[in-house]
Amino acid sequence: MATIYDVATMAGVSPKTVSRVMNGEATVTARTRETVEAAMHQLGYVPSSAARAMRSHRTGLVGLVTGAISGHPVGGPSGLPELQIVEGIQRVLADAGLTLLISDTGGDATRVTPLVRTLRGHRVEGLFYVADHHQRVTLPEVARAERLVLVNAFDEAGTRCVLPDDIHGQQALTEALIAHGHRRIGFLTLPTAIVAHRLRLDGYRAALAAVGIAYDASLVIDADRGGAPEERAALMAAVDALLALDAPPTVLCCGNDRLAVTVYGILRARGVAVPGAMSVAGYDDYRVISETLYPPLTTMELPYGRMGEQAARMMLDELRCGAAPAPASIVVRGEVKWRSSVTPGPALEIR
Amino acid sequence: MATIYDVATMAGVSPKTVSRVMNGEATVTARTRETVEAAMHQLGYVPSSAARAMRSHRTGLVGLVTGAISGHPVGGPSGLPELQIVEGIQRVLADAGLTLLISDTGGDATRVTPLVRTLRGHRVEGLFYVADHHQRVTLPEVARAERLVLVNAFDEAGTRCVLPDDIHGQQALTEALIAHGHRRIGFLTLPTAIVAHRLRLDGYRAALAAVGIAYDASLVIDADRGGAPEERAALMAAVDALLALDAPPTVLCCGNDRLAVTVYGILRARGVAVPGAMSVAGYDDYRVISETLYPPLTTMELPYGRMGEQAARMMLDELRCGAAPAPASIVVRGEVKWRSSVTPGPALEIR
DNA sequence: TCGATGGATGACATCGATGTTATCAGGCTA
DNA sequence: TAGCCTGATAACATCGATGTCATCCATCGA
Repeated sequence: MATIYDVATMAGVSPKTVSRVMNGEATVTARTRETVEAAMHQLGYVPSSAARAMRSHRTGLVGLVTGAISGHPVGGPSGLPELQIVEGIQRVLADAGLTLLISDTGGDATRVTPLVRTLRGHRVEGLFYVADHHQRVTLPEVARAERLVLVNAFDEAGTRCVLPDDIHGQQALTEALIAHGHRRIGFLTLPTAIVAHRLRLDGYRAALAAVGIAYDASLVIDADRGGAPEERAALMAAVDALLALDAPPTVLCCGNDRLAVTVYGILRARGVAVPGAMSVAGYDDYRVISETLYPPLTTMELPYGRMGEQAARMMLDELRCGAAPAPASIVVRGEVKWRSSVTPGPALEIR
Repeated sequence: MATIYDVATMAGVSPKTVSRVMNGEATVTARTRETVEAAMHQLGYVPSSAARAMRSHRTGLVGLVTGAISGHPVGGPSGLPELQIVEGIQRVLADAGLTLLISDTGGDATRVTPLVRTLRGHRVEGLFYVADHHQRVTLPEVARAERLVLVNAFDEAGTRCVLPDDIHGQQALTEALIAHGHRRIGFLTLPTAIVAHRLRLDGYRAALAAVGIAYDASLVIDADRGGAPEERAALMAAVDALLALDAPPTVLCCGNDRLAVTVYGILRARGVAVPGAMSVAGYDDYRVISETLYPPLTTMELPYGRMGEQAARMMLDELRCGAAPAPASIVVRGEVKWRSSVTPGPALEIR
């Protein structure tokens, strides 16, 4: 790989002059500039960012660590929608001229420390930790030494973070269902151990309370066992239980879009038309699912792309201002994605 | 950030001795070693890989570029299963002590050149290009200067590459269906412009020919319009056409798992039970779909994880041997994933 | 007792880009 | 024409880690 000295020799100038050309300094003759640029082009010269970093102490690198830390597997094949967070981050950083160094723990929490050490070795100017679902994490000591932004995760230390607004999400979705005439709203929740479980349940209850509908615990079932065969059995039992109620629900809210896929199949195997006899709603707006299902799925967007962008902007602010900023957390709201898996409920039909 | 000089000062030795401790050189007293290690620990010292790279000319970085180059959008939300390629690569490289610098073009081919320049600036020791589907690409000049491995892509120049074995895949899947008694096998293909279209069709025909079943063009329809609303219409028309045949198929092979999701819905909306009245098979083994559908989907695995691993090993071989190796391409085979969306066909039922 | 041997450590140069300071040529004024 | 200024360029030091060579001291054999 050619160096600045090679370029200087070929152009018949000093290395410093080549440097001046690269950095667009004014005091270079047009003639000299052309000669140098020709040499650079001919040699295919690209300046070494390692050498630059040594002098300037700026690497233009930002680290990102993903994967389970808590060892809290939410279940099987995630399909990696959280990658949209990474894309959002990368989009914003690239515009700012920064390069992202991505490390994946592969679900092994013990790998976090060595990965962060490697990133520090490359002198990253900041560090993101991206979780695959909304969760509490405890990062190892090494990570604390960095400008750190958590995405989809938070910690006890109050590290700056970007989170989805789970309460608002479920509330807005439930309100939309109510607005379409549904009164009996089944809720197949996420596992109770998940942070989002409680938040979403709060949102669900808030939406009911706002219009004076009493909360009915028999409509709410935790049936997500993470895609395993036993999950299917639990889910089938849950759906059957809801169908067997004296006053069965007119719509099923699923904790995520993946659940909705299976629910479509189970309902139809029971002879229940979707959405004719039972409406279905999801959560996540995991588009491969929500747009592909037939009929397309009404769902709540989990705004991963925008969360990533927000996190990147937070990081850029930190890098620019220099001083360590105050702890802060941002919650990002998604939109209800209304599609044809929900038909008007009985309250509207009666009118 | 602490430097080797800070450590040396604190430990009361020369920087060179600190270096010796780090690199595990023998000629250091146990006492000295302990003193130095204590200082390193206390200062939270991590050696600068930039400084190391300057002397050694080895950065331990490998670049990876993903995203569309050909500008050949296969359609809408991909769900990014090709990320498993990246994971496979990272897994192998991490074991070899290399770090992956990932750049995403975001689907904009013009961004490839600046991204590659950035990667070269970081003096990556090799470069991967990962495509989101099996395709031919033409990489810009800059990329040629690198040790390059294409994954899920190939070019005219005969650059080393790793590809899925599409012929074998469709053939093996079709043979499995035949072995289960199916004779009339509907085939909803990928778009004809896709490389895999022709290969898979060859595999399908080969499987039929091997057992003497005549190829019936009315069973083969290209209906994938990439998830757009008009696609659903095209797909419904295709399914209806197949159902209306004098001798309708007993199983539908879908060009990918996403198509199968919609096909499940369409069939059931037509009152056709899956798999009771019509079996369905997919392609990709996109597990979020194939394991989540009810019933779970029989499909052909697209071995992205292993393709990534193979590509990484190919790269490691290149890096180790030093000299530029001969062009080569590797095809990787997947396995038939047999699940309950396919029931025995009429030929077996008759027995 | 002295030189030889070798083990432990340090001094110095080096990698490539760049900040700082020096140099040099040309043009202007007095 | 001497003196000075200015614009263009070069020389040199520097960032942090490490290869090369030098140095120092302890120990051993003659």
